[in-house]
Amino acid sequence: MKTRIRELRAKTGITQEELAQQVGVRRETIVFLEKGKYNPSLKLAYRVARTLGSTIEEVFIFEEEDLA
Amino acid sequence: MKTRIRELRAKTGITQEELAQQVGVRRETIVFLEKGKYNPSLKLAYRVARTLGSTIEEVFIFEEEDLA
DNA sequence: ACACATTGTTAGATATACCTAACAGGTGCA
DNA sequence: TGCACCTGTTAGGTATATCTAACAATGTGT
Repeated sequence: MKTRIRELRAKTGITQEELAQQVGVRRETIVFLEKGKYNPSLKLAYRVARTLGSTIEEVFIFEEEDLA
Repeated sequence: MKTRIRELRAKTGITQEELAQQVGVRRETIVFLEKGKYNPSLKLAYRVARTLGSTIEEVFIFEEEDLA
């Protein structure tokens, strides 16, 4: 799964650390999310999206394989 | 977290078992989701939403506390 | 009342999201 | 050069989503 986290972070000018704090997770978690290295819980995805001023389906980009 | 799974299932006339099969999880998982008893992974939420012909943010209803 | 489909619940096992701590590489600025 | 700040990575631990299997409860039609 790809994400627009980095892009949206840049747009709002916040760091991984700041995003992590606002969302309530560790910075490493943001790093992993940003790189698509794991599949977050729905609530976490929601908090990230809202903190970035966006929606889940705009921040997280699903692929064919995610439906199978 | 509340969901509209049961409502949408009724609308499309499919059972928990059928939804589970289409989504690729066990029926118990659907039961728990439907009752808001746990916080699914983002990909699972996506598959459930698509299978019900809807979107994540329409199927899963977030509350204040989900932002904290 | 009886069958049958659907839904609900429980308990134990497994996978993995997420935490914690620590360190390394890059970039900009004094 | 040297110091901050930001980012990336790694390893071990904890919590919990999901699986499996089995059974109970409820509903629905005959």
